[in-house]
Amino acid sequence: MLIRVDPASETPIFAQVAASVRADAAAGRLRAGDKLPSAREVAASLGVNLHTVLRAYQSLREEGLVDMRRGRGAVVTEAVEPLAQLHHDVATLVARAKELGLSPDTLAALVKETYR
Amino acid sequence: MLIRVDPASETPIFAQVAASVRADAAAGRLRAGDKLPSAREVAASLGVNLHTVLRAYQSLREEGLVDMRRGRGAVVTEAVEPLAQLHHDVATLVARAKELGLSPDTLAALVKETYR
DNA sequence: CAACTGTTCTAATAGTCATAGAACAGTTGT
DNA sequence: ACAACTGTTCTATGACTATTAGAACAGTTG
Repeated sequence: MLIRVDPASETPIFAQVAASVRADAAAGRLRAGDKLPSAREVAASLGVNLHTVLRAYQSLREEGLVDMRRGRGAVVTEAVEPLAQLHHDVATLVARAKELGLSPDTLAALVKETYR
Repeated sequence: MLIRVDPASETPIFAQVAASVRADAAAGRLRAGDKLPSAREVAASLGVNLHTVLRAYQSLREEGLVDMRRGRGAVVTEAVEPLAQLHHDVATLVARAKELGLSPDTLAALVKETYR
């Protein structure tokens, strides 16, 4: 389980951590029942604060993507399946957007706005 | 030309203004050559600060979506065409995400992460 | 019981968002 | 030439967010 973060990015670190997990789930690299590494582990390996990682984990919990309990850790739920179902569509869209020279932020913002 | 903003949203106002223009361009309601309303007009009608609208316009310029010059205003460029081309794909993806119960933010974050 | 897990609390610093007001400098139409 | 428009730049301020730090608490596991 590898969580990546780009310190140079404008996106907050906690959002990047959550996004990294989400993307792994969508790609099938994380499945229901899998355990996330402990927040302290992730914090140490990324060189960021424990609270920053916990905030990421908590936003994943609010989305229902993980179950969390003290002592146990964070476990992926079945709510990741919808993500996996969308993976192909998302990948296709991103590929086309890349060809057209759109930035990640532009495309993400467009998707978000279209949701209304 | 109608720009919408949700004051209750977590998304910064300037980002919402930019997103609104982007969505109009993607939907074909804005085409190359069209003029955006002046920043002062938009600020007044939304009840927000001039600087907030200008920040939105400047982010659109950084994306190449508009040309801006003092005295003239902001004019939509041909760079909106890629947006229009993606419109159908984006709408399809969003429709499926809705069926699966995904939130706008989750989907947008997933798209952004998949871009890497 | 020891070692792990997330949870909660206070605190400080740095940065962003939005506001406000003023002045500046091009462009347009009269 | 002039007035009225446009975006540009500057300083300043208050509210909020992100990140860090350290400590203590409370379940879970072997």
